[in-house]
Amino acid sequence: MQITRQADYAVRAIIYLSNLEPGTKVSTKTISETQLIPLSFLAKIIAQLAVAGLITTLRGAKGGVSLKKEPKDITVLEVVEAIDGPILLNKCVVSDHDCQMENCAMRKIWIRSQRDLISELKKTNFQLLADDMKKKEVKS
Amino acid sequence: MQITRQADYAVRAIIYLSNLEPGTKVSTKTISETQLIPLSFLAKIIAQLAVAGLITTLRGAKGGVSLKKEPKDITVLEVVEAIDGPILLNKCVVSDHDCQMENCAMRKIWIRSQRDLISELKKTNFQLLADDMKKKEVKS
DNA sequence: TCCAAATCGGACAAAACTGTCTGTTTTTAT
DNA sequence: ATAAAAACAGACAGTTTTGTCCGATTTGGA
Repeated sequence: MQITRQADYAVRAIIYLSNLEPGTKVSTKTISETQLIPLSFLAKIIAQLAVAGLITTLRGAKGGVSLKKEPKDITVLEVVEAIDGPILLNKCVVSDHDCQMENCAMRKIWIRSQRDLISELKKTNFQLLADDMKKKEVKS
Repeated sequence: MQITRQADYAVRAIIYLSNLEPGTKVSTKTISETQLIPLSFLAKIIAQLAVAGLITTLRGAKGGVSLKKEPKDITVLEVVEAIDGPILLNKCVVSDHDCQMENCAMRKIWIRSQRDLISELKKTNFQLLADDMKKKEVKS
């Protein structure tokens, strides 16, 4: 019952990029060092995020990664699902999964909880997160 | 991001017991056959539920398992946590875990979502589930 | 041209999850 | 007493997750 480590790393990487000036390009190494994420592991996650179309990568010296969309147009749900696949609290929630238990009351609970969780992650975009973090900096 | 298979099996086993006459004793084999759960795997789960104090087991012929508490006094949260340990959406939510990211806005989202999920599972007891399933039976 | 900085790509390994298998002990019924 | 039914206990194995490691490829700059 936990987001995978990969998804957590992915979210943190996108948060880092969202806090930079729009369009800024940084190396995976920089992200890995500032966010304390294993470099080799992060490299694979970055590759997946690129395939998902959330970031752009550039090879070679002076290469690096940058956001492909504006922070306000990227939701946490997108990032998590790009890495982990669809969020599923339980196997039986999958629509085409024929639950063996006839008329199981628990399935409704899983569905409701999952819907609420997904809704929360969907309405959280990275502009909101960045703004929240800036606000706090001013405070302190 | 999924309840473990073990926790799902545990919940289904308790649901099965909750739908029987109070105090009824059944064999693990019966549960495994009716709920389509691998017997050897279920046996281990049953042992854990017994250690957690949710069920009582009796060895030997005519032995089996029965609920130790009334269905209304067992919550889904209890059963899930007895098997999986505390529900955690992300590592960083653990109170004593020092999140490396200063002032991370995402942590609040995880905490809120986790609180909502736990709340939902805590307010769902097995009497509620059993009642719901009986209601539907009458309908059909 | 050649080096260094990057992203790619795949092989490898430890740990957790999901089971399977085999036997041991306990208890009841014949 | 013996057999059958059941919980108990532990070793084993396949898969996924979480990384590590190493090399190949691309690109810019001296």
